[in-house]
Amino acid sequence: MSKSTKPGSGPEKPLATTETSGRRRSTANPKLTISDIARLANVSKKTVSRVINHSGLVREETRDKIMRVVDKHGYTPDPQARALALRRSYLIALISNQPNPQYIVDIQQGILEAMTGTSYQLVVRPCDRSVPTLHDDICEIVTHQKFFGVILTPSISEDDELIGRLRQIECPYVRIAAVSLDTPDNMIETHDYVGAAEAARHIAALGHTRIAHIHGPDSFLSAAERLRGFKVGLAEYGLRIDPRYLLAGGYTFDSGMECGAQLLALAARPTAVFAGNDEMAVGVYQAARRAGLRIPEDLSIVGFDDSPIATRIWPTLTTVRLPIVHMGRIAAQLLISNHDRLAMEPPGATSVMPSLLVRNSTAPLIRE
Amino acid sequence: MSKSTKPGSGPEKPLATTETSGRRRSTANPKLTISDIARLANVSKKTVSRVINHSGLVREETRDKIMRVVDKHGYTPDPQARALALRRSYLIALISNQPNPQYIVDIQQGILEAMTGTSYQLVVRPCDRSVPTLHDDICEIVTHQKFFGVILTPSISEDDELIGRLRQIECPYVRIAAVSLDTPDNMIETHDYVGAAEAARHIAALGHTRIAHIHGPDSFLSAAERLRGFKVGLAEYGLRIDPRYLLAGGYTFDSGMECGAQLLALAARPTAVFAGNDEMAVGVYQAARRAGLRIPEDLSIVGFDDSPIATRIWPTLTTVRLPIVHMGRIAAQLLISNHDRLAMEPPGATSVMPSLLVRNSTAPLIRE
DNA sequence: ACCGGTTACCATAGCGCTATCACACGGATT
DNA sequence: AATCCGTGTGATAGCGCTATGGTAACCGGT
Repeated sequence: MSKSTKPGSGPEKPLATTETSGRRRSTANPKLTISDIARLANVSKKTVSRVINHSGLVREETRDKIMRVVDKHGYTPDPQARALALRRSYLIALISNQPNPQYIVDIQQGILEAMTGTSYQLVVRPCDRSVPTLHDDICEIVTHQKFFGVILTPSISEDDELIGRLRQIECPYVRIAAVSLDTPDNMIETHDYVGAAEAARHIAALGHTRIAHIHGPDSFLSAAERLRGFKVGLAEYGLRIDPRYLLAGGYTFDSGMECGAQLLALAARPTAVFAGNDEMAVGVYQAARRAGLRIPEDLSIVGFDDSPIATRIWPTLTTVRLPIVHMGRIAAQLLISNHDRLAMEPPGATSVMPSLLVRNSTAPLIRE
Repeated sequence: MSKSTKPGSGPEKPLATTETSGRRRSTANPKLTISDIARLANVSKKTVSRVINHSGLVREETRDKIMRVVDKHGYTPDPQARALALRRSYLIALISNQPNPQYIVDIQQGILEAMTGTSYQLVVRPCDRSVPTLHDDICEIVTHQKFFGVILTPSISEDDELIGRLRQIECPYVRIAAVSLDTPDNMIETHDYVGAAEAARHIAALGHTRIAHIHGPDSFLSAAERLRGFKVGLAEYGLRIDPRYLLAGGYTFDSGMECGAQLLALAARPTAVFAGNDEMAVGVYQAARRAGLRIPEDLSIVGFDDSPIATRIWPTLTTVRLPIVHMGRIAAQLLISNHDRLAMEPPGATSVMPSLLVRNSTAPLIRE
């Protein structure tokens, strides 16, 4: 082990490192504390505390006097000291098992947008639902780090057992999911079925009748919701999915490719495919290419997510977009405003709507 | 101890919310503090502190006795209390202006892997270099949140002025960049030029001579490094880039498409293009399609990054991969071990090598 | 005058940890 | 012996904030 290099002098010379060798930050601009502000404003610390926490019970005159001192010195309370006293940190955790990198980046961006100007910080905690101790691990870290709250994305957001545990430890949370599973205060509802229905109408309106759907895995509620919406949309045109045209994928490129190949090998192959997400849709592109079919002339394809690839690939993919950045923003607003009503305006709505983006992968059915 | 929940009678009834309405976490498993451990082990708090911080100066016998109590109750020190006393939090910030979502997700994953089992938390801080107050903002948050350290990715990692400021406020940092710009302890070097040289050799070995390169923006050091490496690789085959074949892109799909179109419109069009990243490479795909050229028969293309799209698109893209997850992991190890030598093994190496992945977008030159 | 009831504020005790300093103790040096 | 170490340990004072409980000042109503 790397022993301390210079010979000891003071009492208590650490053998290893930490005890006294802790680097000390040079306090260039000597950070003011609440006591300094109190002294400068001729009031007690508690009164300053009341003012910066908007607790009321302070005369306007006193408040103004304190605020002037606070603003003058640009004072902001120390997050750690506050966390210690409140037994609650200003960290918001994003707990997520989303496989889509763009989703992650967008949701983080949205959360951060809502946080700008606050002293909240965003901590990321990806997770793996196959870990048996996951619930315990999450609860452990939430209580130990005293997270202010957590934001959950699909599919971990759909885990009611985990939610039960979070309630038990009184951890505020916001879940993002395709349907409402909770009180509005705890939910962002994405209404995936609306987007899927829109996709169905678009395909049906183009004249297709042999329409296939590759849905996602059961572990994602969105898979079932997109299927449901798709059926609803088709029904409006008096159509339904032939059971042979309904396949289960895994939200992955490979599964899309396999299901696509399977569909295109059918004697009466479908002329349009709605894939549960863009990854699978692009898999179908690949299957179509191998089968020598042109998109959209021979096969129309619709995806879901509006991943970056949707506009990179040719033909560009008709798909459904969710306002993910916005979802992140309102999730954070919900979390913060719900607990700390004076600190932030609550978001207007807790449900968002997907929208269909028609591009070049869909075309009217050509009667043969 | 916590006052029992008797009905509000105390003086000081809050007008608004916060003062007394703060939800109190039910201490299901009454968290032990260092004092409890000290009492149970019949030693002072300080001695317990010494043991859990590996500060030495404790007899082995005493240490074992304390560790037995600690393990028995699963005690872990409170992060906020420790942060307050140490004037340093256990938060590591990822400061990044990377446009590639996969990069972000991977680097986060790597950092988190290194952090598992520690009490460090990862805080994300995307940034925008066009914000004029960026340096001040970063310094402000680093000092105010007392970040343990920061990890910087390209291109913000290449900002020497920012680094100077970080040194000034004594904020530990690790930079990830294409070339060494700092001491090894502060750098992860990605040697982009090695990957680019490899790409050049691959293209040259296929017999191409009319070889183009679309490089990235000057604000990314990787752009210059990839160009440099590419030239070096070509030189080994006695080749060089015709100035007309050297274009400046912006690391975006659109810029790749435009530069691609420009190249393919030349009388003597290039037969191979090395794009500075995959996004631009896919843009060149688009340009080739519009020009009616087949890949790889008429045009070979090589990218850089190995983005998800590289394997989704057809033909799959020959590209250069960087071990981004691994980079994140060693960045975190470097940061933690450098400051806290007993807590983590330092990473073996602080430089990583890119590798060429030959796929289907490159083929031997067909003599016409 | 008195009086409970409110409002505005203060003094101070924590929150859970680390750092400072003191002290006791054995062994080596005067 | 007397003195000096260096080593192991404990009491205690912070770190910067919030919460508790109290005390003045002020209120209208007797």
